[in-house]
Amino acid sequence: MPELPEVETVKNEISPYIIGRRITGVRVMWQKLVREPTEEEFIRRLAGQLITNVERRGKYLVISLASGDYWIIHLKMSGSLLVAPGTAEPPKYTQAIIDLDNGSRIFFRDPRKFGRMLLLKDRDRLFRALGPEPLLPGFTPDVLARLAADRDTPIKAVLIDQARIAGIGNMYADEALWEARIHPLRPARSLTRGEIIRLYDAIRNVLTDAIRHKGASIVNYYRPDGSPGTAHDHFHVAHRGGAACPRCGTPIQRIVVRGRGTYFCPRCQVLS
DNA sequence: CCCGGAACCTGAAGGC
DNA sequence: TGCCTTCAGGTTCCGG
Repeated sequence: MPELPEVETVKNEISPYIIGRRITGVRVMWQKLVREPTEEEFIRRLAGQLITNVERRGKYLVISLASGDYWIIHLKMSGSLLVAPGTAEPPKYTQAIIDLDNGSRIFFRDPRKFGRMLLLKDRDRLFRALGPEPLLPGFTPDVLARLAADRDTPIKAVLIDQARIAGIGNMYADEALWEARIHPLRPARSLTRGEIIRLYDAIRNVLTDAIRHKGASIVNYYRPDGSPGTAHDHFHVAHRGGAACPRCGTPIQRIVVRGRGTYFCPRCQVLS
């Protein structure tokens, strides 16, 4: 499930293959893939364009084109971008094919068909709707404290709300809360200053470690060369229901928070 | 503004 | 073996 570390890895690893390349062909196999403009206009404005830069904002991949347009890609939960020689067959579940001027191709593969693409003149509109980047200096313990203040909602719901912090999803919220020893259902406003600081450090540690391990391949996440990441091998609680807590040996519990599977250690992360 | 739940998708896993 | 049900989750939309 692509979250910040997975999208960051895709950005880092796809950049050398596509920056400086010209797009020579665009094919879309799923009519809901393009959210705006129309699919017809998307193809017309993308074809022939020179790719000048690749960025990440939250879970969005942002590809700059020489025309000034921004090609925005969200992988949602099952999307991946694969770069292959032009002779390669499209993998199963390919929803779009982008041909490049050196004969290589980008396959957008997405079994669940949740992923979306957009073409925007202005990326600030998208960027403004997202909270701060948790790995940039603008994210501080005070910022996190303000996000948690005066809210009765579970702290986990605050962490995965993209309008408050950009890039954290279900897996890394669970990992950060475990590291900080905070129960996912704790009302946000009830966190002490010490807990806020622990959680702040945990968020940055968890995301940085996962980037170092090239993302987590729990289901359907692949790097641009088709290889999996290894961050999931280092998970402490996420998707490990019933396994022993690495800190105390207590079986990891699974509950549902906001409709999302939530894993935590009932001994290390107490609710009271 | 705040909050929470349904919808979108379909492969995988579990039940009988 | 095979049919059926349930689950997974990021974002958007909608109702309270």
